[in-house]
Amino acid sequence: MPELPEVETIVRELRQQVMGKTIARVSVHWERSVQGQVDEFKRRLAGMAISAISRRGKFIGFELHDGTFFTIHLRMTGKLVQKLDAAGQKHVRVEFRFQDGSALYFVDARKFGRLRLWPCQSQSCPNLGPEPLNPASVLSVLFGLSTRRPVKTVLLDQTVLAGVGNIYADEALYAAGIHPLTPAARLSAGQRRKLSRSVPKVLKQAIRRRGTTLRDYRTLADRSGENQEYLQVYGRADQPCFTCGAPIEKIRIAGRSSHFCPCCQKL
DNA sequence: AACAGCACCTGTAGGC
DNA sequence: TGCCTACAGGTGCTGT
Repeated sequence: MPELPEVETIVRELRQQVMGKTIARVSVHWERSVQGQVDEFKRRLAGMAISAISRRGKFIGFELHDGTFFTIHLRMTGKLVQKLDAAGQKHVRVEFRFQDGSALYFVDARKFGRLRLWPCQSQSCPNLGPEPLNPASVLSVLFGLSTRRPVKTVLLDQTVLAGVGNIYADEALYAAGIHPLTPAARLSAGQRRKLSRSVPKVLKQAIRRRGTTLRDYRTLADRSGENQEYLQVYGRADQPCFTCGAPIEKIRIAGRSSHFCPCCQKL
């Protein structure tokens, strides 16, 4: 479900809502949602105040007062909510109770999401590429690419850039006029420059609109995003391209649905 | 190295 | 209503 803009939106709300609160107790209702030892996870968090909340790629990071650091990755259907409705009730996997009586629930229908304790923040989330919000850093990554893998697959590779997912990969490629199957090594210098600008642009616009809600995604405040109103290609198979009117095509690349305009994004 | 395929899970939508 | 299939915003593993 959530890609970088959705996670960033959630992190901003978490900072307002749970920063500084002290975790009284953690209950784990689905053990596999926690990677590693569940008992240790619960023990290390209990009694600790949350001192910082961060984002790295699609990971949400929580730093506790004693330096303990843990992350939440929402994967496809993970959500953080402060109140449980009937649907939420059914899928609560982990429950944080705070000393002030409030709560934070990790709700996850498909059970793909993961919570994980790390030795410290600097040793967390290894193998992630740079953040894709700055054109200069994206440009240096793109100029370093010599693989023949399709550029769409490369954008989804979290070790290349951290946080780009299926929606924004398609949107950024459309904005740059690049066919998703183009081998990364064959991108021209001009294409690399265009893509280095479109990736951050598409992500930042989506952050401003609090993310894209297609089905499940809701912010912590249980609002939907607004970016779905502005998608150019994702989810628009067979509909006319807003630029040239040609029907948007949908193909499968590395197992993921991929949308593009056959006229504006030639191979 | 790179890729396909599948595993992990559940819910929903569409065809019949 | 029910049954079946396909599909879903992510990642990680295995085998070729």
